[in-house]
Amino acid sequence: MAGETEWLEPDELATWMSLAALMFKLPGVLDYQLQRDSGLTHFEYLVLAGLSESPGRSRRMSDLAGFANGSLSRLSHVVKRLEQRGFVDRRPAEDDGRITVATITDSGYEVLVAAAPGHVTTVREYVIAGLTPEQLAQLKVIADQILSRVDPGKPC
Amino acid sequence: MAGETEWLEPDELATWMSLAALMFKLPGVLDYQLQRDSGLTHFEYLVLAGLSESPGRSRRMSDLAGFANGSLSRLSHVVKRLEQRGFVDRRPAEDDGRITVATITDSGYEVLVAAAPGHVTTVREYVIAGLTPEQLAQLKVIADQILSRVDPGKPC
DNA sequence: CCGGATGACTTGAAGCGTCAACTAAGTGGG
DNA sequence: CCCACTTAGTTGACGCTTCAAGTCATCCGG
Repeated sequence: MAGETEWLEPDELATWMSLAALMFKLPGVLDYQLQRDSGLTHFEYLVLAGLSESPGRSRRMSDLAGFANGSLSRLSHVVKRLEQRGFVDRRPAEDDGRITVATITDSGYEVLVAAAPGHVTTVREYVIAGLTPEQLAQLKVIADQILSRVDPGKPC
Repeated sequence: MAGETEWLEPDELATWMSLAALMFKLPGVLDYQLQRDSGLTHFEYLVLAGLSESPGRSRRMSDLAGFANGSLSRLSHVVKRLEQRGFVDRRPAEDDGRITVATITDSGYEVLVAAAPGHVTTVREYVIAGLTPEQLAQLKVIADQILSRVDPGKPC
């Protein structure tokens, strides 16, 4: 961090403040709604959703972790809890014993299906509904551009 | 949640996925940099920054909590830790004993001043630098619009 | 075909955030 | 004045995430 620091211009700062506030508040309202109505965290929801849309309703752990934007360790803990609740099964892959394959159970699928409408409605209400189609397109481009710097590994 | 659910259109979904990924990743890289280089979390940084820019380098707790986008309870825990580290003082307000006023100490100020350049550089590198001035303006509008729905209490 | 390196997780401990309960200080109607 | 109510903040327990360490399987060079 040597050299001159380029401080943020007022408009840059304002944008950053707004984005930062958004980043702190949005997860909260999403988690709150899901937790209250379905007993799931947003991360758990993503995990179940990721499984449900995969072939065989199954997916290997690292893959799921990437999908849900979490660490492998975090996923491991979460999947263990989901397994204890009967929403997910876990077993080693046949061809490579290092790999663990998680599968959503019928009861997990039911929970997901019950949770989805409320979650989607919440996302629509808070995020989508307030934006014009043009802004929606702008937002995708912007988010992807920032993402590509934050996490160059995963192309969009 | 009765009635028909309006599912997300593909482009709506795509935007939401990008935004969601951003919301999960950005806090991580910010926290990581601050933690590594300065031993502060982003929330702690915001708390110190909020104090440093206030008159008398002081601010009451609820006010600070709003500024840093966190609950009062969270702030209370964090300020206790910062106090133990000698970065902040705490004492009841003279005119109203219910109110607690937090003040940043000299050593807290030093830590903040040392942390700021790295943090600002990180924000610039990940968020600002990848966007055109036009996108920057768009992003502020978009973030504020979403924010006003998420948290109607706090106007921007 | 053996042994070290790498890959894919899993685990346990430590720290942080949330929730609910609690304390203490002001306020206000009777 | 008082007692109930509200406001401001603190606290403790609990759950979740992270980090570092550990396990077990597979790969690969000799």
